[in-house]
Amino acid sequence: MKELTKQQTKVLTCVEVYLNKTGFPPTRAEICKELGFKSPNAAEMHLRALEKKGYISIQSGSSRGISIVKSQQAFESNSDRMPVIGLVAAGSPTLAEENIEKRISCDPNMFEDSFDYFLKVKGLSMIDAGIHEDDLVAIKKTTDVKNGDLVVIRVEDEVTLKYYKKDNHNLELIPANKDFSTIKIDLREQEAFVEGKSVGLIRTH
Amino acid sequence: MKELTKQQTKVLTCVEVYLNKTGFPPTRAEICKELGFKSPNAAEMHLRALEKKGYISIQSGSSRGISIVKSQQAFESNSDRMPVIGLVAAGSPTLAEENIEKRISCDPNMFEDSFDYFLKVKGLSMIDAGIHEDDLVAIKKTTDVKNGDLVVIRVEDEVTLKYYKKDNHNLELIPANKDFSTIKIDLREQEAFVEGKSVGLIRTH
DNA sequence: TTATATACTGTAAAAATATACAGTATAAAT
DNA sequence: ATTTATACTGTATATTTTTACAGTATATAA
Repeated sequence: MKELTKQQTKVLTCVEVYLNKTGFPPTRAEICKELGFKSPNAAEMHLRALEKKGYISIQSGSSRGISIVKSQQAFESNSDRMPVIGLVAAGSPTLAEENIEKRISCDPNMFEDSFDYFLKVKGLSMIDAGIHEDDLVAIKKTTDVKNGDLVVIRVEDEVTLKYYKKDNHNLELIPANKDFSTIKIDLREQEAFVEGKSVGLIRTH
Repeated sequence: MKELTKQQTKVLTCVEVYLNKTGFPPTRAEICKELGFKSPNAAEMHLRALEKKGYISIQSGSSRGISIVKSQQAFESNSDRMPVIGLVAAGSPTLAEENIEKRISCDPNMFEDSFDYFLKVKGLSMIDAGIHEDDLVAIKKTTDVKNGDLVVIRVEDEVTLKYYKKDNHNLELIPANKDFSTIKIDLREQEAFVEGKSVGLIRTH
């Protein structure tokens, strides 16, 4: 499958998100509005390119006649049984069948970003961020995190959920509870491995 | 859910099959062609009926603006498009198509109890319960609530989300924020209508 | 230096589409 | 006997939408 340009990727994602939200594909004008283009032809050209590369098919003459052939991510299956993983104390690999407590049927794209698993929160270190014990935090596996992101990070053998702040070789893992203190790590001395970041949360009342 | 007539069932199935085949919904004319009708108004009327009965939603003014809300058969097994409703200020009926901000594909049974819609939280009155602005609270339509339940309740024309506490004719609606005060109602003087209760919450980070 | 691909703006017209309105027909309910 | 709901036909129009055409700008490759 041919590579997509940055803008083509944006357009494809836009179509998929729209489809996911409304149940039918967007018009050229709607794509433009979403992505800030000022001419419907901008969308048209990208769609043509996407069709040529085999990512979508366009039914000529039909309004909204776009269908996804090969989605960027796994947008097509909109109900997977997503694993729930306990925030286990020490050293276990984050995702492993024996760590899966249960599975929940839901759309991997129910949040703005896709995710890979739920992490069951232990402890009260993020209580001021409205994250309670036993809440399920949706985690997207990635190492691409920014300062301020809520991340799942492994330091030595311990896995925690904290706010991320990195300045050069100084890493801070910041809790949202004044009774807990920030973990400060000098990356020249100690390793820290980002497992993923939170894209959402669910809680059962 | 209301029963469908024979023809309405045919039309709904037709829409689902078309969607399944092409990836986008049919036009009125296409439905007619498929089912042998000779007037687009035939399809139109059936679609209106399907919308009124809650099986589809129609985006007025949009071509092919049909989306399946509740599918006939197991086209989408355990994933319905659950409506998200804004906590509108005054007097609006809780569930009405014009109040639906969007829909989210998810399992209506993802929480321990089933639910009917998501309510988008406004304001900070429940912040100490870890419920933030713009969180989506899953609401089950019921009037069967107990003390301590988190309920959606309408008093006069105002709809709010509060903890429920009733003692004889004294009703208390308790916020989870010390800056807000408990609303006390003497049910002999003022009416209060329980719209439903929260069974869960989701939040996008 | 000249292509070539990407990435658009702006306009316009033809075609597709939703949707209102005026009817007809039939069976079941009151 | 009359209303009511279902189930359409047929026509017309305003709106939505696709899609072609004529340009502009920029970066990269030949």
